[in-house]
Amino acid sequence: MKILPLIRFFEPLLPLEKHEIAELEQRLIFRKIKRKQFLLAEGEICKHYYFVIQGCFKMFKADPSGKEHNLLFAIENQWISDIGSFHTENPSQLFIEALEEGEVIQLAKADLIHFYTVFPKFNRVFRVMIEDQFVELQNRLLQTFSSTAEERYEAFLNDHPELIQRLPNTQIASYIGITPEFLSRIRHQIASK
Amino acid sequence: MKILPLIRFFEPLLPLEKHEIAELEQRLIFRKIKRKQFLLAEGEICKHYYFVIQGCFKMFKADPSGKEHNLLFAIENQWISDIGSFHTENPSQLFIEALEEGEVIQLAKADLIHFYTVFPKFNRVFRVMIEDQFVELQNRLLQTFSSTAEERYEAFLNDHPELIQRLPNTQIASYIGITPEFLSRIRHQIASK
DNA sequence: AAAAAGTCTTAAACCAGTTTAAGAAAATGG
DNA sequence: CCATTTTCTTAAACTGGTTTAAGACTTTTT
Repeated sequence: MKILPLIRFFEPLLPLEKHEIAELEQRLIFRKIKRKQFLLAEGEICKHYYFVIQGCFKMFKADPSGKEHNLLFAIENQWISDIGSFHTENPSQLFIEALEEGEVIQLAKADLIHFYTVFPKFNRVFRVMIEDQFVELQNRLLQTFSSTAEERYEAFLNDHPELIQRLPNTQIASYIGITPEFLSRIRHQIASK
Repeated sequence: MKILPLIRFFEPLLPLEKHEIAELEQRLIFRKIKRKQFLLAEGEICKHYYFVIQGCFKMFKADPSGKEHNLLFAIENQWISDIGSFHTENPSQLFIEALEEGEVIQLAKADLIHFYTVFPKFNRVFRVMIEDQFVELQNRLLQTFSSTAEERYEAFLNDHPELIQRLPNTQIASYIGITPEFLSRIRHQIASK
């Protein structure tokens, strides 16, 4: 019953009955993912939501000069997807890549729509997920306008303590919008206080 | 029948029948708004979506030092609201202020939920609105990470031609995340090419 | 176990954007 | 229509963050 973590994720918002769980189990797909494997690449239409059973993933954009800019990390019991591409069915500008070996549950759009109609409560769960990510994005944009890199780094440490042992600093630097060299300087400054 | 612009807005996604229009008309509230009047202030819970009939509005955050950072503009036939605060019912960190004299239609949360249940198609319209704004926010964040101020200014001119005659440059500078002085220098540089 | 790839740090030179200040022009309010 | 507020610009000094380069260390791959 590998679906258990997902049932537990839904539980607080949406307790599921046995036949609903059976239906979920039937339609979802499990995938083992290797380090550096991509779940989505630029130019593709994002056709799935991914729920992380095990592992750590990043979603990023590669700019014309090849630099990567991280938008989102996802670890166990979190969802990751290019929501824009998924819903509009336009080609994505983003990549989703595994930073560690892991396992995900894949939910295709047709199945999500099926669940929307059969279990209307699903609508709410996914709307709340979009709203939460929306608020997070908005706060990050405001933060990049109004805070220094040091403040953004300390906010990251505060907001994502579970990620700091797990991610290399290069990935954190890319997430807060600075170079790894400058992050190194910031860490030195903080340490010598 | 002052509600006409709103009917026209819904038309392509959601053609409404007479009794539905009558119901809308009954529940919506019209408000005349003066220049510099606030529709939302920091600390308040955002209780409405606003549809602009006439005028120009900005949503911004005031940082601790008092500087303003613009997140969104809305003109005729566009919606404006702090989506995060509206849905979570947490106090907003944002202000919504009129840049010109104007008029809006106010839609309260209770009425939105009423419309969701009575006309289920409303769900989709508002979900698409959130998704569109989500994508726009994501692109802006990526742009601030990967582009220069000059590129961001030129993207703004390109993406919002209807706003450039209407907004003072100070407001545009705040939207793209730079000082008015630096925008002035950029404009000089562009002109002398 | 060796080779290869990725990570972290330091430091100097550099640059994009800010700050401060100040004056002229334009728009708004009473 | 006069007074006030807002807007726009220029310019010099400054600063937060980048770039380039290089060396030591760690992790991953074979």
